[in-house]
Amino acid sequence: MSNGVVFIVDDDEAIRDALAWLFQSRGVMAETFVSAADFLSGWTPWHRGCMVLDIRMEGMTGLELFDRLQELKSSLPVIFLTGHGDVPMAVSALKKGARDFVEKPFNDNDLVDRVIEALAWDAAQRESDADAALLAARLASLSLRERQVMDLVLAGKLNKVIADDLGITMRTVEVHRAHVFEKMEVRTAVELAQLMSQKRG
Amino acid sequence: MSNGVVFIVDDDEAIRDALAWLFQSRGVMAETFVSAADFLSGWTPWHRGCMVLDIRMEGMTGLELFDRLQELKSSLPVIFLTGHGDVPMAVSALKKGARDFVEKPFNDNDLVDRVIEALAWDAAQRESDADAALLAARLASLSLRERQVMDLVLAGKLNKVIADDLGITMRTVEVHRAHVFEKMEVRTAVELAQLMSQKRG
DNA sequence: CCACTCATTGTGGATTACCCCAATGCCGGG
DNA sequence: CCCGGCATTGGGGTAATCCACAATGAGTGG
Repeated sequence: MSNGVVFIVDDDEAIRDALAWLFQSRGVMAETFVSAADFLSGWTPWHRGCMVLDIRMEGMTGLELFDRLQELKSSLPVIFLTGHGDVPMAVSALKKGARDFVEKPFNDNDLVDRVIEALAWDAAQRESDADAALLAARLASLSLRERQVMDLVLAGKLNKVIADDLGITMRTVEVHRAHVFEKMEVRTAVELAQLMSQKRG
Repeated sequence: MSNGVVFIVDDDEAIRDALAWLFQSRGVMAETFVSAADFLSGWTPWHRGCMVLDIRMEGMTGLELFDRLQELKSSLPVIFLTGHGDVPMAVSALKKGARDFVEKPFNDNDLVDRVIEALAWDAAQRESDADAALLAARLASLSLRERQVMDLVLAGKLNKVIADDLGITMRTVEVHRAHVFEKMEVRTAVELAQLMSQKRG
């Protein structure tokens, strides 16, 4: 299994312990937190896995913690736990991007299944994030001129036209173009176009 | 406003009429149906707008109608109406792709707002669908050979290599390549790559 | 002051891409 | 049987790309 961790935030110690035991018995690593603040204090963008979050808690509620994490650009999938059914709350949470919303008392197996799904989703997410980061790093390694040349190449312009647009010689454009291909690790303009298109659409 | 229509399906005549009046008073066209079957019998893939669907109905329920529409590849956004709060049902519906889930009694303005959002979403969807259809039509106009050549061009291969792969002359590859550009309405291989990448990622 | 990166330009040749003109063979429809 | 679409190939020429060798000037950091 992946190295994702389930982060459990609930102010009820009995539930925390029961959940942690439940997940670990199915081979899923779990960490528990007594409050939203407790979790936030240790959170970093590198946390991977998923969250199981109680709605009703002292201090910051689960929903508030969720909002806070969204502000912090966390992409951790969130599964809410709630004691009393509240449709508008569930709908609102899901529309804001929560992954799931489960009522207590919950079915143990069902909850674990949902967590495992969320972990798989997060793992896939991390992978495409890594791809995006790699591409961003390559883009960042381009000099200003190289970036300008690349943009014009992607606009389908000929070297001659690019040279004219930038007010430089065709020879210089060729040099920049070659550097772009090298730094972006592609061999042709077609590959470059595919690489760049992938990241925008 | 757009020409999207709200399709209301509810077996309670009083609610149907109230909803229809409500939407029309805000400038949104509405059509009403007494049952899921009533709606399905007239549905076509060209229907555009959104659905407001009662959950509890005689015969086929709103949820069943939703499932049926998904099977039929309908992309109409669906807003469910329900009389009794049921969190698992709401969560399940939203996770299956429903757009919204509203409890009765609902706030009139709030519901209209959600419908208008859904209509806007559908309009945007139709636009990108149209783009996809146009592209598909262009692809369909390619002959087998042209398609093969295009694939190899998108793989970044040189005409010489393509000719060798297909066992034909470079001259012939050039001809097919030119036809591909013409039919796909692009001027360069880069544009072609961008056009094709858009539709897969 | 020196090393290093970046942007710039030149010459010249090998390789490709792009196009016009022209032609052949196959196949399905009218 | 003729027409049109499709696949195929050739000749011949222009334009563009790719590259190796070679060099200059500005700006940064040690």
